[in-house]
Amino acid sequence: KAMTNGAMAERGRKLLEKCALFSVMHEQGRRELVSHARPRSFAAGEPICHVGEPGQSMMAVVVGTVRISLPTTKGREIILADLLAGELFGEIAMLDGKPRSANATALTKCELLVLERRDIIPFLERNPAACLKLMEMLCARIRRSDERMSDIAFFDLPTRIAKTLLLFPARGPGPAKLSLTQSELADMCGGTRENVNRCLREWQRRGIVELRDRLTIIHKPEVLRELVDII
Amino acid sequence: KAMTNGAMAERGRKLLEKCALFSVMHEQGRRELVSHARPRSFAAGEPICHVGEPGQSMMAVVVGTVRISLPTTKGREIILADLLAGELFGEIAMLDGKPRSANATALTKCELLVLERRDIIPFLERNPAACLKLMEMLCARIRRSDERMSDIAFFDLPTRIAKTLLLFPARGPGPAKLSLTQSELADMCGGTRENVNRCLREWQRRGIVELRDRLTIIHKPEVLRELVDII
DNA sequence: CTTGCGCTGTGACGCACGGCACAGACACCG
DNA sequence: CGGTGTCTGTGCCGTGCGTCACAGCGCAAG
Repeated sequence: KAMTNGAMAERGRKLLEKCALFSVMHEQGRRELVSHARPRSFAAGEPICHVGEPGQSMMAVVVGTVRISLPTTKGREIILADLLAGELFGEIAMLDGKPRSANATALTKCELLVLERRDIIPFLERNPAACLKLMEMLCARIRRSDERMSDIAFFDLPTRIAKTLLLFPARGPGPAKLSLTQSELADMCGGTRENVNRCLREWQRRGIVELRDRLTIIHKPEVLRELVDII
Repeated sequence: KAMTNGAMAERGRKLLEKCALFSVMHEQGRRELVSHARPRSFAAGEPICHVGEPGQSMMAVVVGTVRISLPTTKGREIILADLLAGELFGEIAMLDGKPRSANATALTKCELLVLERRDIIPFLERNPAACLKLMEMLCARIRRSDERMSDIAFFDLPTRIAKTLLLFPARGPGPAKLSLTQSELADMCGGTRENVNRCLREWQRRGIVELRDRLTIIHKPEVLRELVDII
């Protein structure tokens, strides 16, 4: 069940302090911003917003995981990112007032803080430092987008899979274990589930990865890195 | 040969007035900015900057055409845009201080105005309106990039060619005539020269386009639009 | 005029990848 | 227990498209 508004606001304030955009602001500015923020919660699997819809707000993840994706032809979709607590999304539509540029779905039960354009724009007008920080974030987005574009367009599937796997850092000691479904992996690298499977099995035969209990265990990340680099 | 500095500055000022970013600024601000701008000229075919290089400046095209491109594996490159007088490029590296994100080449003889990060950042700090405008431009860039990404990744070659052809508005009355080389077209839509040729010839057989004197003449843009839309 | 070069036009070949079809493993549920 | 759903593992086929190879053509330079 949702936290109380008071608890959300408290937790939200702590969170905003840590997230890149607002770390450049002073305590007073943050407080002012949080005072405008509205908490919302979503159940696991619930859609948060759809590409093409109007929607002039941006959201900060307070609790849970939010999946950002882009629908494509024939029902498929590319997974752009899975966001954890402390990350922002929806800045694009908030900033230019145009329709949503991607889908967002609550992967788990989520608590979000919603910030409306009408509250943030005047705020930015008085906080050039926050403006510049935001621009840096947008630049980073553009660079990532462009890289993704050339990846999908010009690299073959195994290379893309390797790149995708390497995005996940090893949590704790030992080899990295990802609990992604092979369909999800396919949607992240722009391939089909079948071919992702074939590729992973081939790598398993070579001892690079291990598939067990629906986990993908990466035994030799260095071989994958090599695969990516020799391009 | 290059204009005198005085003539460039004058022309540059007129130009900056018209370009989106600075149209929100007052005369005084523009004048201040132009006073920092440094003119540079390039010969046809001369490279302006390369992806990966450091380079903390952005440029405004005063005279000529600048091609923005991205190198890919095996010597090929994607053409991202051809910029005419009044357009800006290099904002990304200027704003975040990171390496160049694309190549720029002078397609014709060019006169540019160069604006350095160290001059613009303090300026932006004092001009939130310009900041917000710049953010809008960045948002537009992100939206375009994302669209391109999904285009190349999920549409087949004919569709991409059609989209590319439709980017060129008919200049004057009568059908649009483009004087692009087929290799250039291929580099714009992410295909090979041979397949672009085969596709265009097929369309010529159907009366949609006409290939004559190294020109591509679009007789039935509506059929192309249909091709793009039925996806 | 001849030579060479850049662009266009085509045929042949191979392959990576998508799509379909189906089988087995495991979980959850009435 | 059997039924239903999700995930995995594989074989097969079709095909879009990249690659190579080569021919014709117009233009500019020598």
